[in-house]
Amino acid sequence: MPKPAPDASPTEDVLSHLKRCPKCKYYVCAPLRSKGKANETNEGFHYEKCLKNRQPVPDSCTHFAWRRDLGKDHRNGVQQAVTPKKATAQAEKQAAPSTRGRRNKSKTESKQRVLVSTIDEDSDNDAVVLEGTADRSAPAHRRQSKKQPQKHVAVSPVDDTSNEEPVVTGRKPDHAPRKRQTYSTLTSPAYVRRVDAIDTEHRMREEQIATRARQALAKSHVASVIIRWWSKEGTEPDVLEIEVENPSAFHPKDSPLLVQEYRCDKEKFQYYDSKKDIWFTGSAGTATRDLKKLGGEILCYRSYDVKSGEGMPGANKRPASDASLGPEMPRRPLPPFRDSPSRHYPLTPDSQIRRAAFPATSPPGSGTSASLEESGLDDNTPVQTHATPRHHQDTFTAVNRIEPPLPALFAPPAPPALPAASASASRVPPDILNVRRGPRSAWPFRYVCDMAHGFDLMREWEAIHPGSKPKDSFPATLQLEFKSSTWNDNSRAWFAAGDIEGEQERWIAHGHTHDGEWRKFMQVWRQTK
DNA sequence: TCGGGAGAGTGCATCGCCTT
DNA sequence: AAGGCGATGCACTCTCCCGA
Repeated sequence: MPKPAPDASPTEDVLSHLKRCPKCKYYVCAPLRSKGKANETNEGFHYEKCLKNRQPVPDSCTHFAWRRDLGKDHRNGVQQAVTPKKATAQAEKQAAPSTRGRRNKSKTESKQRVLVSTIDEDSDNDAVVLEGTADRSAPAHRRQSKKQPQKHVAVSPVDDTSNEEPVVTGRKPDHAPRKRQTYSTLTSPAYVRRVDAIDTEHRMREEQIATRARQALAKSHVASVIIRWWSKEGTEPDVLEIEVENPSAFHPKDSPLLVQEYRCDKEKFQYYDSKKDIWFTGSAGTATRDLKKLGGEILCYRSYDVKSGEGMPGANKRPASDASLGPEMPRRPLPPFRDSPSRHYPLTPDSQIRRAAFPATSPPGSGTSASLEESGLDDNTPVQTHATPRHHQDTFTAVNRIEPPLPALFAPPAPPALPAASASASRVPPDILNVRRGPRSAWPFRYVCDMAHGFDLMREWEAIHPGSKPKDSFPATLQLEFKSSTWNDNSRAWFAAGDIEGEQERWIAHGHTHDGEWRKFMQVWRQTK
């Protein structure tokens, strides 16, 4: 058995029991039995293909070789391997002959039933399959299993030189005809964990590729934008035409010309939102704007100390001073944990959202969150006072919040490896462990902003632990005991608020103030039982 | 061999008691 | 009175047994 290369990936590691490909030094599949479709004289003989044979991918390996050394397959001559399932059943019968079936059998056992290699002689398809474990207890898998084929880790050898059997890797339904399984191997829990890890690694790699592709696509759209900038009081604006590489996430500090002329990377400025007829104050740290949503309008900017000028829109408005924001609206530093889009947790159909007495705030204009110059709203209307990372992020990475994302879509960019649960606990930022607790218990926390922090930590944790549930991520991230009913009450309220764009951010913006207490949030958003 | 029935596991929602 | 939390019920899925 060839040993994997020193730099072998986990995928190669798990394939290390296979023979090396003489052509590309990767691995060849387990011997497949020819049904003699292309040449009847080959029926019963075995052949092998390189696992990198993924035609029509250009760099795939075309290695194909007959395994004459294995001789012709006389059906009864091939070792009839005991399948893992059968072996498990036999072991159970031996261990507990009085029990019938799997009455008290744990699901962990069924997880260990991993079909390593299957040759399907009853259908037209031969398949070499490394079937990852399917945790049938997980609802996501349950729902998925009937709608789409189970995702497989490996390897669909297709050979264009022989035109032998086509290959499929789809999972057979439970009641499909029994397959004769050969080359099968009883698998250990360590093997199962390895296959799980490979599956996760594969999925994350695919997601990274997709993310890079989306980013490259977004960056490839260079747009020409006209900007009017009032740099001196009472004068005409400078009119500039600049090239914007990523119109989905435009910020003046990204333009060298604007930086040179107006120092917008260091100094505050203001920009005009034509829809709201409001001048927003911006800086290098404020959010980008999606020029696509602005419909190609001429952008109006002004230096921070300029309040009027020729042709300036909304010139009758007076800017609000920072002092007017007051202590109730702290500009606290932005926590880094909410970089990823929020997960949407749909409620059950009969769940009725108890709406707030006041209307929910509209999302900040064009992805901005700078301070308002003048809201023009009544006193009951909350004011968006600080930027959230959700709005800071490049818009090409934003996701429609109504669309339920896949659990692993928001994994960190390049996780070095799958961290163990204990290791994850050590990753918990200490600040979440030291937040003000609620008046009656450790969780929920006292303030909405801390609760939001916790929810996002859990989401991050679940992203790198696919298939995990709140009962797993809750103690892992918050280091608190998970109480299902408490979690249910509070999380439902939080996610119900998430259905209203900007509502969560509005509560978070209250910070550690009286208005930002979770108790008050729950009074508004507690879901009816 | 196939399909229905039943047991078991899991998650979610709700009720109601207990604590603060 | 408000809120936390245990107990319970329900829905769903999977697996196995057993009879046709």
